[in-house]
Amino acid sequence: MAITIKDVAQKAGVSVATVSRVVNQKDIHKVGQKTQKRIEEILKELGYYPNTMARGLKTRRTYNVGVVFFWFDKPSLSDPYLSSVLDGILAFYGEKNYNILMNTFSLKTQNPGIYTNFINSGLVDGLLVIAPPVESQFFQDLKQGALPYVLISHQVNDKDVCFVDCLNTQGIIDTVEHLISLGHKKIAYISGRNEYSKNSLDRLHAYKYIMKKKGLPYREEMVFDGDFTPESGGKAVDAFLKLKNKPTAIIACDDSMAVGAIRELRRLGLRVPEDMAVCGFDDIPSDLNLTTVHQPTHQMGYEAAKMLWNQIEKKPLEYAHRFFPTRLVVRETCGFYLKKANAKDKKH
Amino acid sequence: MAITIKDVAQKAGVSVATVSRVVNQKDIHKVGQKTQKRIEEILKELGYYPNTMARGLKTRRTYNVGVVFFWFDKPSLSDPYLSSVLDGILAFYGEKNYNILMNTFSLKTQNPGIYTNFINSGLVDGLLVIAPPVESQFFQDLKQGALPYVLISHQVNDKDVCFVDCLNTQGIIDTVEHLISLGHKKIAYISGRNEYSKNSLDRLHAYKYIMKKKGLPYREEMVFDGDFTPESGGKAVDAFLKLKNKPTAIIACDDSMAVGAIRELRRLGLRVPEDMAVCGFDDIPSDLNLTTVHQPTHQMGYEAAKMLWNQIEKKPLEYAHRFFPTRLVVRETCGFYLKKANAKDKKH
DNA sequence: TATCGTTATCAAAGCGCTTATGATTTCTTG
DNA sequence: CAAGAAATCATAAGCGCTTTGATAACGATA
Repeated sequence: MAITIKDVAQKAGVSVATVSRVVNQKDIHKVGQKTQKRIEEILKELGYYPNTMARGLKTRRTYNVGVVFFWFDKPSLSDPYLSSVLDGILAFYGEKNYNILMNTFSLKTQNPGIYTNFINSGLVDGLLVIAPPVESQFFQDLKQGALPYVLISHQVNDKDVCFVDCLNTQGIIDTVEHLISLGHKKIAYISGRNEYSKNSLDRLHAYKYIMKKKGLPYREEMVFDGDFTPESGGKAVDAFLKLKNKPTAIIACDDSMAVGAIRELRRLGLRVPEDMAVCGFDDIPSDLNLTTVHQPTHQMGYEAAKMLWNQIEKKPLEYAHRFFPTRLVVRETCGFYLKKANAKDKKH
Repeated sequence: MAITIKDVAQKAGVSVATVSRVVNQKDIHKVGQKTQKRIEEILKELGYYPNTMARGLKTRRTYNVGVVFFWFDKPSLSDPYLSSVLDGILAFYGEKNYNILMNTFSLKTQNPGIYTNFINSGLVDGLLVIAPPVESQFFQDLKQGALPYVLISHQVNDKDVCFVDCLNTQGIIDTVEHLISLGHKKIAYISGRNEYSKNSLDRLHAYKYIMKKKGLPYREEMVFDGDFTPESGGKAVDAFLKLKNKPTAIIACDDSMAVGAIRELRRLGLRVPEDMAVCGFDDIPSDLNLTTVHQPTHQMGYEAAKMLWNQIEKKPLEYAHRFFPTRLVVRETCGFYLKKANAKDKKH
């Protein structure tokens, strides 16, 4: 059996109350100097560690935060986006000596009991949620419950609900403008799961908006509905290449689909960017030198964690919503450096 | 305040004992049919969820398992190896409705109090450990404590300590033999952090062993000590290219260094595999078409989780150690398909 | 010496839950 | 119908901890 506070008290010849005070350094002025010293020594000697369960039961604080990932299929941490966000979360709570409790749920095999239990069981002090904005028992329970939480990459029309997100719209606008500056006019778009992902929808709207604004009419057949998988990126390419009026550039709603598109193009013997420019979104690590939009995922995780922590510790909240800027990262698949090199050649 | 078992008992007009029985379906024969029905209804109506802390305090079971990552620097889940192992762990405990408690520690900033507390606080029922086999307070506490644990990718000379690992030796042997079959004789090797990583050391030994066995003498300058970063892979290339007797093929102890090597080679205007064959180890996702050794990381995580679970639930252990086979994945950077194509050309 | 404030310490309640034990009722059976 | 067996339920202890209110010791003051 593990050492309890009682054992320490007995050995020190004091009451458990006194031991508790020196362990937690709370009301410590109520403990005499010598007693304190003595207890501290015995603490080390016996190797005492407070029982989290007992303490949690009494204080209603666990120093655990839950991180829940929802996705269509069981989420995989091999997804660079998720793992980067998680890294940010870990970085923050590492500093604060909190524990991270992870859970992944699939929207397909909804078993509300499980995650609702997670909310209500008193296991965690708060929740970080990465999930598409679908209707579900989970979000209802979250809203009704007293547990603090912060949504990640998930905007919500509610002043009281905390979330962090990035400026999707700006990212797409930058990309389109960049492609236009390289001379492209026929720019196709591969969309994500619009029915589930607000991010995806925002990006699509941004694409339509900026195309129109730039005088490049939006054409139905220039948009392909993908599902965030490389395979769907490949299918998009097949569809685009069948068109009479083929695009000269493709923007994908995320990097996975961009990667899939490039693979398919190469498989068909086409060169990227010479025959087709391709841009992505997310800036996941890859060796394809993808031109893409960077999101500060690590920072988003970190800041979300911080917002949650502020709630848990009842610090004043500076803001309930936080938007992070995106940044267009120009690499090779858009053709920028190709064009530059050509220009140089002509000079000579 | 949340609904407690007392509230339910009161509403149902029974004692808390009876409610507890139907909640846990334990000693359920001691509860009458109608009473059971009634309580179940009230349970739903009130939305009762047992308090994990109270239950844990009483039963000494938390249905949490801890996953601790130790590394030189703070571990990052963006590391495909770690995230894949973690995926396997999540997959297993998802089925069992356990929670995963994550913690990452740096060997640099050792603060034993933190993780020792993690072992002793009663927060978790067991521990999955991914850490280099260095001497530390952590492992001592682990051995002395009563908490079940399983090591991942970390062999130990102790019948009683559970671990999973892969057959590193075979992986390297396969790679070297493959390169030899492609006509290579001068095969260089980029090593990992041998002082910390048993895996790295095993692989190095395997390299020396098979080179000698195949009649290709081991030469000191053909081994470069890297540190698992792409940068060190690049440095290795620089060193190898300075040699009078340059290698024609490079094996890296892990994929990160292999990737770094390839980048450096290309930066220097050399072609892979035409001018230099490169092979890696781990099979992380990449678009470089790396020839590498696949480890069943997901499965390793899954099986480690299972072994721990068996211990926690006091099921009979089938085995304390588990080794997983590796598999050489031949792609393009070794030059196999190049050679094949050449052979075809000659036929015509 | 009686009184009072200060300081150091303790006793005990109670957080929500499980479970051993005992009590009460109902059912069997000779 | 009496008595033992079985079914059903309640009582209460206690897991390890925090925290309030009480107590004791000790000078200092009047």
